[in-house]
Amino acid sequence: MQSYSPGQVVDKTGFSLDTLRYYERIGLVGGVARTSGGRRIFTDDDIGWLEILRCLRDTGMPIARMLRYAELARAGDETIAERVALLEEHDRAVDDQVRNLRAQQRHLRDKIRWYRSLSAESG
Amino acid sequence: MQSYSPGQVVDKTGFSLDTLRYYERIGLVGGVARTSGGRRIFTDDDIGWLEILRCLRDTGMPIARMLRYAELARAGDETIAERVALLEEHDRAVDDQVRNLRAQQRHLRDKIRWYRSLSAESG
DNA sequence: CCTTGACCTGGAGCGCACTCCAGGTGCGAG
DNA sequence: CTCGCACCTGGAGTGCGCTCCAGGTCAAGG
Repeated sequence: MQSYSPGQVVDKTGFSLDTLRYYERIGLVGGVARTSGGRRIFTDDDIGWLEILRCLRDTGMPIARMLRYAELARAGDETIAERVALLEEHDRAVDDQVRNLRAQQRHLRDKIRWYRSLSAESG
Repeated sequence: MQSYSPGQVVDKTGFSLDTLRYYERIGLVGGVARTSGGRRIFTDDDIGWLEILRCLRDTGMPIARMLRYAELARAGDETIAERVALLEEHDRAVDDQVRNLRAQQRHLRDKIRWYRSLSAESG
């Protein structure tokens, strides 16, 4: 099994070192191994978990909610249904986000067209 | 021409009264009329401007950028091309946002499917 | 052995976009 | 005239998600 230094994890996940430490501090990432000297050693599992966090973060899930998900994940297999429910609810939230974005984008484009019609008149 | 009290504007735009005052303070909204007693009176034009702000805000434009747009709008007709350029750039940013959201949503859905396949195995 | 650069900790600080507060005023209804 | 609610101001406070800092440690290369 591969293992990764903090710097390698920064490169692989795109999280800053400070963010990785922050996530560990608040309990969003747990059980990261250490060398005898105290340095973090990340495994492929850790990377996988961080990639899930990135996905949730980039789709706008608040940290409090990610924390809830992390808690469920730590609790074991009996929480799988609840985890799925949480992710599905979030999936719907993402749909809403996209819909709202598209709706506002239509207004934005109307405005752009309106400006263009102005220039057409006066030009 | 219609005019609106602050409370009516809150209802029509969805901005809080504090946000309206904040926007005026920082110069995002300007030229709002007052009664002799100092109360704000909004016009249809003001409402229109606030609706643009809502559109830009809801599509993630930072306030600094909205401020730039407001500045251009105040400057008069010679800035129309620049305003269009700004809005078009933002339109592309919204496209990017939607694309990223959709890409991450695919990962999210993969994860949900993966959980489902787990339950199918053990159930 | 020494250097140097990546890494460690706890805690303070930051940027954004509001949001709340204290203390005071305007004005329509009764 | 008075009540009460909507509104006013300047300024402080909030919540989120990091980000930075001081001061120290570890470990690979020369």
